[in-house]
Amino acid sequence: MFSFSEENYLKAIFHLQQSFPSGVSTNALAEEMESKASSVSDMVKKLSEKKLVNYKKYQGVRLSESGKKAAITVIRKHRLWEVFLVDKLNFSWDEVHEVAEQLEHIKSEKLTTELDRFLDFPKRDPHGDPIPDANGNFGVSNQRLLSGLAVGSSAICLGVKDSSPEFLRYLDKNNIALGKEIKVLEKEAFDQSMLIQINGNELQISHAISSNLYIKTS
Amino acid sequence: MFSFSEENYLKAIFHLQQSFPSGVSTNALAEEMESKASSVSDMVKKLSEKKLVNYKKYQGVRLSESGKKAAITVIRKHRLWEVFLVDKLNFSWDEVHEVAEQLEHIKSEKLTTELDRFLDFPKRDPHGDPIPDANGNFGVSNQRLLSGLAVGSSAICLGVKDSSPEFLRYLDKNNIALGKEIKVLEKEAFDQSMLIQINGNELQISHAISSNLYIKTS
DNA sequence: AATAATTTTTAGACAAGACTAAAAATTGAT
DNA sequence: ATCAATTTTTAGTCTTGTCTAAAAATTATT
Repeated sequence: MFSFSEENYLKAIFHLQQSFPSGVSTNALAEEMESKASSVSDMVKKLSEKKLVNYKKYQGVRLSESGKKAAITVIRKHRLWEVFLVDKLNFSWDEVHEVAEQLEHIKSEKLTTELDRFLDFPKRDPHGDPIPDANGNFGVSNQRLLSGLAVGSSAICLGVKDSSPEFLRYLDKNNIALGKEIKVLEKEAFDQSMLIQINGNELQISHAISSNLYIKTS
Repeated sequence: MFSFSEENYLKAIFHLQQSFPSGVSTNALAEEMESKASSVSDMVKKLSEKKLVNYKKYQGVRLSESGKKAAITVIRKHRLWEVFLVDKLNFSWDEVHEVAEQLEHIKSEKLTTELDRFLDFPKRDPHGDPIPDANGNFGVSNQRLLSGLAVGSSAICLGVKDSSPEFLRYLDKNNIALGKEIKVLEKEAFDQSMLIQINGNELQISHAISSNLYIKTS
């Protein structure tokens, strides 16, 4: 079907399209892929020939319908494997990414289908990211960032935006986990930091933290 | 660590070494790998430079200690994944090979260790092949071929030698499964076929069948 | 032992994917 | 609108792993 490299490009374009819906630039893609603009240019040409992206020189790329479908399939597999690693194999949520990056490329529709069933059709991965179903539908997620929550309001922690191991370990250390209730007690106008209540304790968190946590108001 | 291709060569050499302990020929390897002698020659040179095999031109290859260790690691992963696919994901034993061929190359020691634990440290894969432990030990298996069993003797079916989908489906069709008891009722001197008792029924099997089934005398 | 047959290796090419350096196109600033 | 800065593409090279065709080495035959 597609090579590992092609799948990684499709995935990267899919993610960048959220921020740049009008088209993803070669440089942005190069940065995301940790490679060089020239390499990207080559690959984009190839993906374009395969009709996986729409591309005109100097104009940036966008996924075609088939490219989008392929990208979502990879993302689905990635997130299902993350659930498997955490739920069944005792991985912590900051360890799963590297392994899931490999597992996401295994080719077997039955494998994906059965894994989904085995995990009991999870809706979100360990970081709170939604898992698309077999048809590629993500299911609506009315999530907002904690940083946008008003003083006095409460919400449930849904997921993380940045899922770097450093951030995840910070959350672990402070006992912030998905599903927990958070109440905003104070907001500091100067630096946007906030005092929150969680686990019955008070905790001061910076804007960098609150703007990386997704919540839903219950 | 090693590339997919290198790992596949190491695995192939390991298997062929059972039959050719004095050294595996280039042609034999090419056939096993479904590639050409020239490709094999190139790769063997590379593996030799990496000290994974001992090799002198025109003399055949043998795995070095490190090569053997690497090969066994891949085989261990392959067989653990096969158990996972059959036991947890409803794969049948004739479907697992292709997917396990991919999964065996995933690099994560923790993944292998945890998978082993999750599966409760299985000793054999769905075809009855032994699964090496984390140290590379296979555990002694006193298995013999059914074809060598004397008339009147009984034994337990342990594994298959040839694990082609065709053979496995033949076994399924005739209700021959690992762990079942088989008694040899008659042997035909002319074509080596035998009449066996299994599941309370009698079944006539050819030498091709009986020489592909491992058994242990209980 | 010489020649024929076979096996193995080398030489040269190719495809995928990445890179550097340089050229071309686009964007921005005056 | 022109020149400078930036972005993007092209051209050429490299590595990995494969192949075909040809050369070299080994084994078998007479």
